[in-house]
Amino acid sequence: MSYGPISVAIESSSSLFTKILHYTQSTNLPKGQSLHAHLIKIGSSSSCIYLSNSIVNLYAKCHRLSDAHLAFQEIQNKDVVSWNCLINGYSQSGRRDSSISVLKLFKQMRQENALPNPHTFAGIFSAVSSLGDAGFTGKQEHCLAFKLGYLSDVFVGSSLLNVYCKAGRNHIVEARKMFDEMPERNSVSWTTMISGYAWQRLVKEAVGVFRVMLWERGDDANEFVFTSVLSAIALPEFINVGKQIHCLSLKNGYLWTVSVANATVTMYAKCGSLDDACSAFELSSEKNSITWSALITGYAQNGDCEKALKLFSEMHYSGMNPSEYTLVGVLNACSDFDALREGKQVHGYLLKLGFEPQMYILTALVDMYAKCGNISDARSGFDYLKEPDIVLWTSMIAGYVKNGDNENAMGMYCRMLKEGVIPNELTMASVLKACSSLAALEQGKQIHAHIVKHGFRLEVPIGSALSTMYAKSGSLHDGNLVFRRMPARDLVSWNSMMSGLSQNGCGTDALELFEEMLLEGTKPDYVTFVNILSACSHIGLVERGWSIFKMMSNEFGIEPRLEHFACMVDMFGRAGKLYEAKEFIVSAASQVDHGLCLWRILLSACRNYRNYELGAYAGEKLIELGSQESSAYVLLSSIYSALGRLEDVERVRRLMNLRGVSKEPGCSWIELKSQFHVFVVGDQLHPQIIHVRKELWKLSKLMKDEGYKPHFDPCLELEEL
DNA sequence: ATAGGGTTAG
Repeated sequence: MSYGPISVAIESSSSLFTKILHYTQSTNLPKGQSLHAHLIKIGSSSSCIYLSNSIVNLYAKCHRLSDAHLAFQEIQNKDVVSWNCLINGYSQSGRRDSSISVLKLFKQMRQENALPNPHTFAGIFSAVSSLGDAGFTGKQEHCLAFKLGYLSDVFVGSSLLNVYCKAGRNHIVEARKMFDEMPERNSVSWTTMISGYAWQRLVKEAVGVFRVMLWERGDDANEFVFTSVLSAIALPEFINVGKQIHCLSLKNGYLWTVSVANATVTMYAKCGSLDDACSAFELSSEKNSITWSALITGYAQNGDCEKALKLFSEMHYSGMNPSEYTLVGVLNACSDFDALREGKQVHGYLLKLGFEPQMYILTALVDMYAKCGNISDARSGFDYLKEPDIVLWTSMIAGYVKNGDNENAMGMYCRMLKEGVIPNELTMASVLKACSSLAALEQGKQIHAHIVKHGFRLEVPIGSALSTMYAKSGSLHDGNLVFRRMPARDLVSWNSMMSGLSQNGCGTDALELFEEMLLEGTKPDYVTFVNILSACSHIGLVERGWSIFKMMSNEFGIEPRLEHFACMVDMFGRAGKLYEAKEFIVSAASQVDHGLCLWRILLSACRNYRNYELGAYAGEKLIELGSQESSAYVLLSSIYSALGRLEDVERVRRLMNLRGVSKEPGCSWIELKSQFHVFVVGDQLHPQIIHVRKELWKLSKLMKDEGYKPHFDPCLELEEL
C-alpha cells in the first residue's frame, strides 16, 4: 500500500500545467517543447485532458500549426476544447489556406458528432470573415449558431457581424441590421461595424457609427475604435473630419498608442496632406516600422518618390529595420520614379532579409521592373509563381503596355482568361489601352463585351479607356456614345476623346468639346492643349491656334512644352506658312530645348510644298545638330538632287554613311486566322508572294479605274527607295 | 484548471 508515487505524479502534473500556461502566454516555444517531451516521457500527457489541450494550445499560440495538429491527433478523448484550441490556432493565422482548413476541421468536428460551443463559432466566423466575399459561406454556420442559441453571445455576435461586414457591398446592410439588433454590444462590436464601413469606403456611415458610439457609449471607446474610424478617412474631401478625430484622439489620450498614431499618419497621407502626415509622424512618441512605412508609402503614392526614397535612407540610419511593407512602399516609389538601380537594391535587400516571397511582394517587384522598362526581369518574377493572382497578371499586362509591347499584353490577357482568372478594372483599362495603340477594333469590342459581362461600370478608368479605344480605332460614334454615358468624366477622359476626334479628322468637334469642357468647369492641362493645337493644325486654323497657344500660358498658367511648339510648327507648315514656321522655331529656341524635333517638322512641310531652299536650310540644321534619323539625310539629299547640287548630294550621303545612319526597312503585318503574316518592303520571301502581288496589281488597277492619280514627286520617290 | 471576437502598413 503505497500512495507515494501517485501523489508525486498528481502534484507534478498540476505544477506542469501551470508551467504550460506560462509558456503559452509568453509564447516560449523552446521551454514549451521540452516540457512536452517531459510529459511524453513520464507518460502523463494523455492521462489528463486539460494537459493535452494545453499542449495543443501551446503550439497553436506559437504558430506551429502542424505540431498543434499532431498533438491534437494524439488525444484519445477529444473534447470541445481540444477542437477549439486547434480551430482557433488556424483561424488566428489569418492566412487564406488556414481559413480553409478551419472550415474543413469544423466539418470533421460535426461528422464526429462533437457539439460546438460559442468559443468554436467565434473561431469559425473569424476564419470565414477573412475569406471575404469569395468565401462567403457564413449562412449555414449562421443558421447553426442560431439553432444552438448562441447568437446572443457577444463574442459570437461580433465575429458573425464581421463575416457580413467583410462579405462585400451587398451584405453591409444586413450587417448593420444585425448590429442594430444585437442584444449586447461592446467596444469590439462597435469597432467591427466601423471598420466594416471603412472597408467598403462608406466614410459617412463609418463616422456616423463612431459619433453614435461616442454619444452613447463614450466610455467603451479605445484605440481600436480610433484606428478603425481613421482608416475610413482616405480622401482629401474628408480631411476636416479626419482632423476632428485626430483632435479627439489627442484629447482622450489615445494618440499615444502606436496604432492610433500610425493610423493618423496614414489618414493624412491618404488625404493627400503630406505636411500633416509628416508632423503627425514627427510628433508620434513611439515609432515602429509601420509608422515609417505609412509615411514612405504616403509620399510614394502622392508622387513624391524622391522624398520617399530619402525617408527610407533616414529610416535605415535611424536603426529601424524595414518590414516587407516598407520595402514594398519603397519599390512602388522606385517604379514611379523610374529608379531601376534603387529598385534592384531593394530587391537585393528583400533577398538578404529573407522575406518569404509572398504575392504582394512579388507583385511590387514585377511592377517595379516592368515600369522601369526591364520587362524580361518582370517576366521572370511573374513566371516564378505558379498561380499568379489578378493583381500580378494586371501588373504584367500593364508592364507590356507601358513598354509598347501591345501584342504580348494581349497575349497575356488571353492566357489569363483561359486560366479562369477574373479581370479587374485596371486589367480592363490596360488591355483597352493596348487595343487603342494597336487600333485593334475587333479585340477592343470583345473587351467591351467582357466589361459588360463582368458588370464593370463605365467609370474612370474603364470608361475613358473604352471611349479612347473606339475613338482611336476610328469608331468616333461609339467612342462618343461611351463618353456620353460615363457617369463622370475626368480630365483624362476629356483629353482622350479630344485626341480621338482630332486624329480622325474631326478637328471642329474637338474644338467644340474643348469649349464644353471649359463650360463644365474642368481645368485643362498641357495634354489638352497638345490635342487642341493639333486639331487646329489638322483643320488649318492658324489664327485660332495662335490665340489658343497664347491663352494657354496667359489664362491657364501652363507653360508651353516641346509638344506645343511642335504642334505650332506643324500648324504653320501644313498651312504653307513656311517662313512663319521658321521664325517660330528660331524664337522658340529661347523657351525650350527643341533640339532636332522642330526642324524635322519644318523639313517635311518644305517637302510637301516643294520649297527646296528652306527645306535645304532645315535639313542642314538637322545634320549640323547630328540627327540620327535616316529620313532627314535622305530627304535632304533628294532636295539637293532636285536642285541639281550634286556635290551636296554626295556630301550628305557620305555623312550618312560616316555616322552609320541607315534606313530601317518598312514593315507591316496582318493577323489572319490567328496567324501573323509579316511583309517587308520588296518582300520575296512570303510563301504566297506571287498571289499577294497579283492581288495588289488588281487593286492598283481598280484604283486607277476609279480615277485615282498617284502623286509623283521627285523628292518623295527618292525617299521611298 | 484548458479554448473565443475587433484596429494600423501593400
